[in-house]
Amino acid sequence: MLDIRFIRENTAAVKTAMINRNAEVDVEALLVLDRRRRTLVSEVEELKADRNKISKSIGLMIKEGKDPETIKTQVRKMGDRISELDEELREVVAQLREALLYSPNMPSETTPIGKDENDNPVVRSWGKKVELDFEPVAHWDLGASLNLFDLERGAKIAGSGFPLFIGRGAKLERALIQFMLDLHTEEHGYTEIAPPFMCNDTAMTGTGQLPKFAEDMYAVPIDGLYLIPTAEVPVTNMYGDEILKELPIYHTAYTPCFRREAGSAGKDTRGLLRVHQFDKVEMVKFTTPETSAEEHEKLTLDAERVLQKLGLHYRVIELCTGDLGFSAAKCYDIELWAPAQDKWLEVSSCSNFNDYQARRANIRYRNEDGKTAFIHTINGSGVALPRLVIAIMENNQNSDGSIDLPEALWPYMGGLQKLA
RNA sequence: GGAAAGGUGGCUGAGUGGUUUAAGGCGCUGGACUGCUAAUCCGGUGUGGGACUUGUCCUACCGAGGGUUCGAAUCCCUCCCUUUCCGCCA
Repeated sequence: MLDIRFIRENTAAVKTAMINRNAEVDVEALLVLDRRRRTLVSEVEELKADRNKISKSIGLMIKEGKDPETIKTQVRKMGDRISELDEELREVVAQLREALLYSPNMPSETTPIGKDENDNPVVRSWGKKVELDFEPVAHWDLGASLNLFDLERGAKIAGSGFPLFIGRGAKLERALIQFMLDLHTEEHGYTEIAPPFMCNDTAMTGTGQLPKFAEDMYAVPIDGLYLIPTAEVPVTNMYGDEILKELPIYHTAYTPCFRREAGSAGKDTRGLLRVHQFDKVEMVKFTTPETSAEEHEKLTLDAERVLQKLGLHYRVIELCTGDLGFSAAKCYDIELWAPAQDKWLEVSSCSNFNDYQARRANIRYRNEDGKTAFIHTINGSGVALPRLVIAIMENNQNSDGSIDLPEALWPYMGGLQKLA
């Protein structure tokens, strides 16, 4: 959420930012609501001050044995007026808050300006494309022939997009999760969290999923809960309404993620390319405003380290203003090369939210002056599994249909070096 | 699922309708005293919002939301959460 005071004092910059984002935000309407709110507050608080004074004098009158009935009638009328104004104020405040909750974050000053994904610059890349002396086989065929997963049976019990892993395939999922968590906790300084996989409205609003993206999530309305689309939601909101004493905080968490993918029906439907349930290891940082930019760069490197250890060719792109996510101020995507798909697959999205989520979730710290201020939040996938599994399978395949496992995974696969 | 007791500042803990303007204690912090430390004494220590003369005033906040009243931390209603006991259960 943006600070209404910031909008008031930087109106032109906010308007420009929203245009660069292709976001339709009526900034003038926000300012009108803000002016109305402040007028009402002044009016109603003046009345309350008067009422408080008179009520106190009634207490004194009773003590002195005087009759307060005339004054009581008068104050009752004031009370009626106060109720009216209070209700109008509540309405205006609710409208303003709602409008702010639907307004995306300001892109950071370093975010490149651009229209859509075609304007995203490539920041760097690592490794190089594998050269296979045979036609690469798609992961869905490899998975079926090696019996690593059974997508038909997954669809039978839950629907398409709910993969079911078998045997060594299931173990590979578990091995990757364990490998990534160990790397982040033992070498990158993150503390592991095992959070709830469902969250309430407040948490979903805190990180920005609600109110705008409700239809992207699976809901359990009878309990007022949603299945989490990312560990970012529980791990960020665990500090909601708190004043944090020690910063920075680094957390990593494995969770399954649930996404309805409502807007992408019919796209990337084959195999594990785009699924409704997937495993992911997430990294989340809580920092001061001064260090967040640097911490964001470091977190992105932590995600890249996973891919380097697995020996996978990747590139890092930076999202331009037109492609930036709703809550993010700056974002790097990491993409893996998949030879049989003949394209890059996004496996990580590393974002700096500045104080946008912290203001929504009310997460603060005390700055050098001892004043409370909003912290900055940063998070990124470290990394998401299905497309990582695709890349491992398609890049490491042999002409006989077997797949070499990366050496870093051997200890986690009970010494197994090859899927054959 | 049933029963009971609770929810008050960073922590602890009083407060059953009107100098409560939330006592007292702990902690933190500034000062005084002091070879040093400790102890002691004095002062300051919540959050959001609004206004303007930027330093003050006003306003709201005692789990959340309603209600009664001139006036609610206090009385009433609904909900949430915590603890303990019972039941069920991986």
